[in-house]
Amino acid sequence: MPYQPPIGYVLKQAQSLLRLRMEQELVPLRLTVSQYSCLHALKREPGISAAALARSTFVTRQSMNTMLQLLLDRGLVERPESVENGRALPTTLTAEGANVLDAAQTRVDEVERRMLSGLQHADQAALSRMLSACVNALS
Amino acid sequence: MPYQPPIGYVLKQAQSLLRLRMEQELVPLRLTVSQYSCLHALKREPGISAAALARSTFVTRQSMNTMLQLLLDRGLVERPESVENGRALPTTLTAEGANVLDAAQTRVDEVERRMLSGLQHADQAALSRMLSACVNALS
DNA sequence: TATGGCATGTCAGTATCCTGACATAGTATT
DNA sequence: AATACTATGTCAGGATACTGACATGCCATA
Repeated sequence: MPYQPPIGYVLKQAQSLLRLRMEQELVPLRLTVSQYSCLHALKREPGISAAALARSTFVTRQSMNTMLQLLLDRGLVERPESVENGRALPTTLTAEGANVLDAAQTRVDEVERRMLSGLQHADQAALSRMLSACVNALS
Repeated sequence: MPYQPPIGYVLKQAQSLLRLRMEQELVPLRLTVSQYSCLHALKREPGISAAALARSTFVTRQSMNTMLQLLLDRGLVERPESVENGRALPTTLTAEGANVLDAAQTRVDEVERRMLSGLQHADQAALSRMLSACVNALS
């Protein structure tokens, strides 16, 4: 009877390995996984605030603002210095940011494809559904 | 047709939330999740080296040695200063370390039980199997 | 024997992310 | 209108993990 690792451990293992592979693929683009996640969220929701961006990417808003500063310096994102209504500063991708994201997306998709290569299509849907159920149960 | 988040994102979401809940449960024991993982691995493999411990818990051996120093200071683990054969220093749990781990294990098990509460028993096995398949595909 | 390769432990420096705190702007409540 | 509440952005400080480098001890191979 072999040792049966708890699901939490396998979950951690899978996520760590996925992150590592993504990190390796993104090195040539000088992008960390967190930065990629940030650009990805910005494409989905242009003009989102930094705080909302932080929630999307599972970091604090302080960390997000530090990250955004780096991306600003590289010219991948844009942000007004002030806004007439409200406090939130809407952030958007620049043209170059969109280009870098596209290149990153290609590589990330390939990693994900490889990760799922051992699963049938129906299994992939089931995996997604079960993970979502886990998230809901802990929310 | 709703937006379909990639599995990598759901995976990250689940793992982040699980870690957060574990962290919250372990606060009263003054234990981080990494420290819990370390004690857990030590119970499974008494006398394991710090480098092997690091691999088990997905950190570098440098980080593990820092962590072990904290656990040593709290008297939760033991480690000889030298050994006659080889270079690896075998680390073991102290009695108090085993006690703290037991208390932590109870809380962690409860979190995992909650996470899986929405899944049938067969689904839990399937989830574990599919996550392992992902790990294998990326290894 | 001796030489190279590999694993372990450790030191130093850096990067990243976190917690705590505060000011500001909008919203809800009384 | 006045007050409390929430959300956002920002500053400061600290905790944690990482990369790079080096010495030491085992093992395989020439």
